[in-house]
Amino acid sequence: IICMPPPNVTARAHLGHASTYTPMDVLTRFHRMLGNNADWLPGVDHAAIATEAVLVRELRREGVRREDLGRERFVERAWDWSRTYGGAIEAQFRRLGFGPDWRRLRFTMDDRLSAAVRRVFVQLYREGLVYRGTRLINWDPTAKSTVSDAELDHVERDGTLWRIRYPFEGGGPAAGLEVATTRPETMLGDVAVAVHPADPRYSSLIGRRLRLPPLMERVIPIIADDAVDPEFGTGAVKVTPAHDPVDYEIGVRHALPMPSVIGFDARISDADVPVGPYAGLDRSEARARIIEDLRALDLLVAEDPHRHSVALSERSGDIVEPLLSLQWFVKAAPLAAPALEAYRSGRLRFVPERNGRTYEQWLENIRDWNVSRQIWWGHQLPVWYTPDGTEIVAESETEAYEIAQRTYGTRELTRDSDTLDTWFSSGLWPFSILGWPDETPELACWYPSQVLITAGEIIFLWVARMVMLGIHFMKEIPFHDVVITPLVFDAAGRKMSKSLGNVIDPIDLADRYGADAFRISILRQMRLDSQEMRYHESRCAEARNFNNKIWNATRYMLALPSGLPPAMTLPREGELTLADRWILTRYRETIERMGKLLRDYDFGSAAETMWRFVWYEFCDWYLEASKAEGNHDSRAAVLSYVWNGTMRLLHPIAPFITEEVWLALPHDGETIVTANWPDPLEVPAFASDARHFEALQRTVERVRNVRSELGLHPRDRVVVDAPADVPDEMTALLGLLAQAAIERAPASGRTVEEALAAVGVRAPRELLAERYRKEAEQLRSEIDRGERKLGNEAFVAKAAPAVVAKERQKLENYRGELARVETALAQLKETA
RNA sequence: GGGCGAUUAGCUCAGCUGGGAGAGCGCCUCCCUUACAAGGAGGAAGUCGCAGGUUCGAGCCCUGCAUCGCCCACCA
Repeated sequence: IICMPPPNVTARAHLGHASTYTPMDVLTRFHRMLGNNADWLPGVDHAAIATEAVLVRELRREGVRREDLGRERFVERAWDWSRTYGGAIEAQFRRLGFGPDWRRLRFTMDDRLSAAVRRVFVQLYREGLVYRGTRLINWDPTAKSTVSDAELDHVERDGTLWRIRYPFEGGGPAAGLEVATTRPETMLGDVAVAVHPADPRYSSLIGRRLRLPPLMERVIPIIADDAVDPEFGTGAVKVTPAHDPVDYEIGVRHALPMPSVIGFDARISDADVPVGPYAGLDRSEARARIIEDLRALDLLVAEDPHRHSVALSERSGDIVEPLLSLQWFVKAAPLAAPALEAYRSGRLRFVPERNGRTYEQWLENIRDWNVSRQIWWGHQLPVWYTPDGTEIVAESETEAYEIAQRTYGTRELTRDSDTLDTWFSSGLWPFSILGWPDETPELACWYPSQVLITAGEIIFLWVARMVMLGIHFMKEIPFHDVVITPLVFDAAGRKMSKSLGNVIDPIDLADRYGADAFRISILRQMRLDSQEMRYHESRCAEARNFNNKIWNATRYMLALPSGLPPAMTLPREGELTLADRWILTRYRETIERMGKLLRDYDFGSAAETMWRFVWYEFCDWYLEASKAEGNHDSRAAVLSYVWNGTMRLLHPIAPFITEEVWLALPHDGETIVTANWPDPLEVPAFASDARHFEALQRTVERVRNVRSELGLHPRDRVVVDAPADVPDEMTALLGLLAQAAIERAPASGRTVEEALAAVGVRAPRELLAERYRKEAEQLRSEIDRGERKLGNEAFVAKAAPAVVAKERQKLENYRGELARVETALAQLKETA
């Protein structure tokens, strides 16, 4: 069971989807063919912020604001939009051959999934794991909503570090404490200046008071706190608890007041403290004005360029404003502990392993999760307030009214207008899609799933939260293996982005090269341990050629005069040719290897394995060998047997062409989708015959090499002297594959390999002499290397005996070969 | 600032627990041979980032450095 990470309803298929979803499809198809009850459960995410942004943009074009429309109509419109465009990604996934269980498609906003969301929220609230409180949150002024820590991008920017003098209370402007800041506009909300307790420069000043510029209306203390780095700036830091995370912590530690001076509109606000003429100014205008005024007051000491990191909202790209706000939070630590334990105990496993450490680190330092969002599209908080502001958390309005009536004696309730963070509902995905909280059969059978495949960037946003909530509500981790796929970059190694114009559209590639070609291309470029992948479109064309090769090979087989017999019966062992035995052996090895690779999630190697087997072994060697004399009787059966199975091995990777070919071959069943995965134990293997065939391949290559040096036309035969102890079966293959005319020579070897090595090619004396000289030279250098190595007493004494023996064997072989080459060379001279 | 990863042929990448440097693409030569020119055959091409160390032996292990990348982080 694999739960599909729900793509955003706003999304269009991109390479990132392809690199994570193709492996899921491969695994599901593989396990289905193995006879497992494999299912891939699809779904779509309502993508609150993204969808809302799309709608707001649409409305703006119509000259309407969200507020003009009203919540109800806006949400209706979001539903319409989701229904109209939400299917697009499904159609695209189908186009790419993804075969999840489409009948089970779920949407995070479905009634049942929404009910699950309410149940979880209410239960967590009643357990004290959801609470409402005023905390420092990340405010996105563009989206006009909070965003979670995990949804921030920290970007290095060039800014300015201003040094400002805060005068001592009662003193003149010249005497004071200098602080350094990159955000002077927040100083209106300063409540203290902090120094490090052990900083000798300032220890005598602790407890003294400063007049707060530029208004000079408030007086603030100098305090000591460990969070201050004496090395940075002046070693004195202004403390603005309402607008900075560190300052907030300091404020909490010292019980300082926390006045807000920047509002939700990112403008200076006088709600809590006087802000003088700056009230209503935008944050950047306010900054400029305050700098100007400080300069006029002679309190601006220095202005230095400073590179620092700025927090941007992932969604809007706007600079996030830390603000104090009354919001809803999930208490994370109690949920994180069992999620950590699951990883440390090995029940939850990451592939590649290093991603586990990322997960671990985040959970160790987890902070409470702000889950309330000030947008309309999403799951509205199941929270109501009585007229005096008492909160009532209930699964339904009816229940809320009951509680209100019973407990507070009122029927007057207002519902909280906030919605939940999108990741709250996706955090329930592995069980909410199975019908939870109802005790459905699906839930009983399919939870937990086995593997989650996703991108590394959402380990925190999604993976960790699914584990936390899964353990909490289901008492069990939601999946055992987490496979993190590489990030896809363009061929030059750049991130794909619309602004760079380097985005590759998988649908476009599928249209031009075929969906199978696209799938193969992306799988082949995946590396198990790699965190990135550079996508080359040329791989698509190569894969298209690969498919074409399959197609043509199939045509050859279907056109055999004998026709193809049923796939499941092989000739008796005695009737198998050398080539048959070799390809069967290789086929069996390939089945074994594919099983292992797919179980290990090594999709790149799996694709590569099939590529090599199909093209470089089956087509290049076996098909060609099958045309040789003496190979005709058994070939149709072996071709039918091996090719049928090869299509099944390839099916998870390339579902379309394998179905088409498989149906054209003798087959058993209606569709390859439900055909059996080949069983390696049923395939006969012939290790020593396979080695002999491989020795023959080397001989063929050697003859071809000479042919090429002779500049022979492909149709011209080259004469070859084959020792009498080279079997007829082999000389027939040699004749065909190397386009050679065979002459028999006296027997010369003890083994087939040696006999093959003694196969001589007739060619002009100079050319042969040159070849022999080169070969001899090569052999002598190898012999020299071996002799030196074995002459090294330390090596013989200390190296593993097997290594030494192997070295001796090699040396002996080289000496034998050299002797043969030298003899041949001498004979050449004699006949001259 | 911390953590992680990468650096091998022009390009993209393999090289399993240390024991004779590999593949594909590209390039060069020949070939429209009766499955396939979206193809076949052959070939050239690498001081394995740099410097030390461990070892009989290092692309692989250790240390340092350089370059590139990813993630995390509260240097105002």
